[in-house]
Amino acid sequence: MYDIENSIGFLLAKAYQRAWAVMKEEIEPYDLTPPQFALLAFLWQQDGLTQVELSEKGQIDRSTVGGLIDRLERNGLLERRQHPQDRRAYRICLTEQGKTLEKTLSACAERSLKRITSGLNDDEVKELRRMLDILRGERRVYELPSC
Amino acid sequence: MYDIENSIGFLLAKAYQRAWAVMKEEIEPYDLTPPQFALLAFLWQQDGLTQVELSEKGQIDRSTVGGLIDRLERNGLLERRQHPQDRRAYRICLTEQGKTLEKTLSACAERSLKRITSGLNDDEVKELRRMLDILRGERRVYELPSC
DNA sequence: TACAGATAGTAAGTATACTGTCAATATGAA
DNA sequence: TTCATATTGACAGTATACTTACTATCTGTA
Repeated sequence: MYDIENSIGFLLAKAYQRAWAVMKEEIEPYDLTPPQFALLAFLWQQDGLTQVELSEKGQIDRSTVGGLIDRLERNGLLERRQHPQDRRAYRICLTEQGKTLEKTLSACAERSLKRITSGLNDDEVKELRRMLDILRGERRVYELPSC
Repeated sequence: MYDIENSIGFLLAKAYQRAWAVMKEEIEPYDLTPPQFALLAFLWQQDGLTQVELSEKGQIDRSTVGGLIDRLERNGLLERRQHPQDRRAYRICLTEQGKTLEKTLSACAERSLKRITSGLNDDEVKELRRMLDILRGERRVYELPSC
């Protein structure tokens, strides 16, 4: 009999859903969802990326990124600007409001992490992070020093 | 600077997405998705549950379960039968085809697990399972011996 | 230069997953 | 028995996340 309750896939789905829900609750006041937060977080690291670059960095489908950006733009946190070299592409740039929220939202993420991992100690969280990164699998390397 | 790349939430999302994609690939020939497989797996354990019972066992929203059942019914793997005691409810019952597929699909799930966890040894997988179950958090107890 | 093929973004379609609302039906207390 | 309340499933709406197909544009090559 297949033990669905203890299968890695099922447990991953449920752990992910819980993490999503907890994070959602923390950032709810700002009218954001966890994937929208993640996209902002990539822009805090490097502003002005194109949609494809965001898609690759975040391992999110191109068309999904388009929708996320639509909603974040509607929310006034970022804007599509013309790309100076490529008329097909946009540069996705944070607005002042999008930049300002970094501190507040990072704090939400910290609280969220604490709530989700309250049943694990620091070493376990570290180990979990390591194992999830392995599960995540092969990522293309984007910023390879030209080889 | 918030490190989204190494946040548990982000890694959970990516590990989950990978597990989903790999499992999808394995069961693709049977026109199933991972959540549909999970629902079948609960029915292999106990046939004839109602939608609410499936929703609770699988920690899936009631309306999501409805859609999953729609698609599995359309696919001929289960059927809604009248509930003998409750005219509001259905008993969700596997068809012969739904029962027959248990062996084949369980094998797909095994292959999928091996592919996903190929970077981890058996002890690590066990530890991962334990930690994900903790992350998953408090579950209501459904089959409590009446207290 | 011209053109074949690649790339950026959009759009439509499908499948989760949630929220809220509703009608039909059950249930328990007065 | 009656009536307030709860439960079951459906439906509509929103947000991911993917696929395929399409347009516009760019790029490398002949």
